[in-house]
Amino acid sequence: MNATVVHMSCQSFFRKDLKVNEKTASIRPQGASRPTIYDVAKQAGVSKSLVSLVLRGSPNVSAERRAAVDAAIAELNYRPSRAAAALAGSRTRTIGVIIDDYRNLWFFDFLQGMQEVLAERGIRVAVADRSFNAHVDASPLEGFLAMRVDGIVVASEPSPEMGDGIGVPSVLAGNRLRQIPGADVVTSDDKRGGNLAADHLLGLGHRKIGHVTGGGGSARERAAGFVDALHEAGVESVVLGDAGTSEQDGFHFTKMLLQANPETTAVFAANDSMAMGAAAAIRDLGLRVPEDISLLGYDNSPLASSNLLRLTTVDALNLEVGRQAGLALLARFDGAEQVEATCLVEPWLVVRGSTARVAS
Amino acid sequence: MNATVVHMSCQSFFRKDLKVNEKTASIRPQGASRPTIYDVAKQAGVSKSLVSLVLRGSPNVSAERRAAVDAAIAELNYRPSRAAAALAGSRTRTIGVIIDDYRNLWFFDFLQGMQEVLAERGIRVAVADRSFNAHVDASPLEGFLAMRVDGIVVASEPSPEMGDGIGVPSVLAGNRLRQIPGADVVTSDDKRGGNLAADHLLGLGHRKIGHVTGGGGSARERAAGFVDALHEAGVESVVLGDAGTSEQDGFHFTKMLLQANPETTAVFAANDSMAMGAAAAIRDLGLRVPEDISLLGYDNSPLASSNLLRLTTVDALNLEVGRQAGLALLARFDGAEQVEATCLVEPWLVVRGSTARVAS
DNA sequence: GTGAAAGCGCTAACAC
DNA sequence: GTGTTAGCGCTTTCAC
Repeated sequence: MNATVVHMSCQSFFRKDLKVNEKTASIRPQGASRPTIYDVAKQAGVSKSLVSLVLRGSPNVSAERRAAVDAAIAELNYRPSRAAAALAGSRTRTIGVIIDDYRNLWFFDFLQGMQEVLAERGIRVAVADRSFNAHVDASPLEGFLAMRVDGIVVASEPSPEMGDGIGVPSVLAGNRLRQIPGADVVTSDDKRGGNLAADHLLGLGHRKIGHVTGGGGSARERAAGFVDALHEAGVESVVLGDAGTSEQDGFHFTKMLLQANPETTAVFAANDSMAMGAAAAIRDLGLRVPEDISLLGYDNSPLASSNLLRLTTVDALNLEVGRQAGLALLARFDGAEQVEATCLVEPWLVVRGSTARVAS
Repeated sequence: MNATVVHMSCQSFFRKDLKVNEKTASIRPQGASRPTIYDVAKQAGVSKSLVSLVLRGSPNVSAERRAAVDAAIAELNYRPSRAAAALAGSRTRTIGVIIDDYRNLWFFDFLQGMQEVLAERGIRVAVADRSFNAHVDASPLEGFLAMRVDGIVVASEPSPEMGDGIGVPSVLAGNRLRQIPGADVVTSDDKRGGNLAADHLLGLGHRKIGHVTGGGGSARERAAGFVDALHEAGVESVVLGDAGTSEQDGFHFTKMLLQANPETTAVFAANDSMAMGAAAAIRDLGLRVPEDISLLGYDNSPLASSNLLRLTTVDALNLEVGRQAGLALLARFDGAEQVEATCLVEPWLVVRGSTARVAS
């Protein structure tokens, strides 16, 4: 056990001019190359195709032969080669999901939902964010297409290269500014979510209401739903924000909003991060949540359930959105007509401690 | 444009018993199959191997022929098949990274650093978390091995199946409770980070200090470094916590700690999430940060830089950890001796507004 | 049910 | 520099 501890600039340790040990200079060190389906067949005393059938879970295999094959697989520590399967077969049984940023945690529930649906079909999911493997792939879409994925889910704003459609079954997830020709759309009903937020605040008696938001497709819908519902109730609202939807943006615009409109009693933020920034702005102005200002977020992220915020928020039900995206893809695989369907998932209001009846 | 809008239970819309349009019932709709390297060669008027050389960026190709090939590639919209390349070649030029949870954002900088280093070698990175594709892969490790990755980075607690080592070059990232035979270790120096935290608080005059922590390898090191440094200065500390390191845990244990030790003037949390919980506990007890209690986190996550917390925190420099992990892997690829080297990256203290000189 | 044979689209080792 | 030739390890007809 040649353990060597190097402090900091291990740079020197891992340098390229290290002396090279020719004996171990192999990417696959363990000598003998991996067992193939042939080895398994020989070991089990059956033919190669029988092994293939067992691997794919075919019902047309007798129990004893299947057992023999399974035993051989275990004994040889055999692992089927994905590359060979992909090359020989017509499908990769893999679908690619393109997200905009790993740091946007909404995709987590979404993925969960997708896998739930894809699981029964034995379909694998691969994820790439906008900048991922940028040095080698040109774009995540390119990467997935080179991988020959069976389908693609775009869970980010479509890029220009998608303007003519993608060559494989695809669904666009989320409210976006642009569409993708030929792709189904699955999204949470952000407009409805905006309604829910407005109704909640109206029900608590608020009449001086502000909204901080950003430039994305969802933010736009949420704002529209919010403003419309307030308007319908005869309440005007102040809406502030530009492109960003970060905590910093929430902080900045809430501060502006409250300074310009001191009579405000409630603030709705386009997402929980912005709400966190809003909470900071409210505190910095010497006000309290919810006694002075009711605060409402969107996403039901871990932030919202934190003890520090206990944020009332709209849950977009991304788990369900993911499920529907998976189902849409499966429908395409099964040959559903290529209509560009839109599926809207109904959001849900989660009431916590950050909203309260307006002080009269 | 057959746009159809379906509200909620789109279930019915994407059902399996949909009428199937045989004509479009193909996973690869656009008729003609993808162009191959042969088509490109014919179009460019060169041989297949020349095309392969161009793709791999070989220098032994004349400029004009290269241009012809590039033109043909563009014209045919050719995309090399990854599967074929993997099957024919000796390497996949891909390394797999196993993380424990997408929600632990520390891996983001880490990945960034890895890609930076791997970029020049044209190596791709694939990520899987613990539960990813669980329905089809048995484990992320199995999945990566089936993919024939050239190397593996384990950025999570090693699983039992890794007990005998992994068959490919591998590095273990982060402070872990177990090791992996044959794998290099690259990690931030968490013990040193604990020292930094202690020194900072001591320098501000704190003598009644608490620490809330969890059960992982890093947490343990951080706690050890923290307690040791305090002890050396003749200061005893109260350490609380069990397995978890969530915001809830931070909240719970800070509350316990402060109730049992009301004279406490500073709290160090094992990570920023716990610090957020700690902030909530402190507030709920009617105390203020930093006037009554100085609060210190770890990770320098987006949480720490939020306006709500403005948290003094230790930055583990995960970007650098990622770089070193990449370098370690590259060294193995280049045949460096198979010693189990350990690389420690020095952390950094980021001072913000949550710590202050102790009130005398 | 089972086995034989023909590729899938590349890479790499040669010969030219 | 360039073309030819073997496979890589599977899936998938197709006979048996």
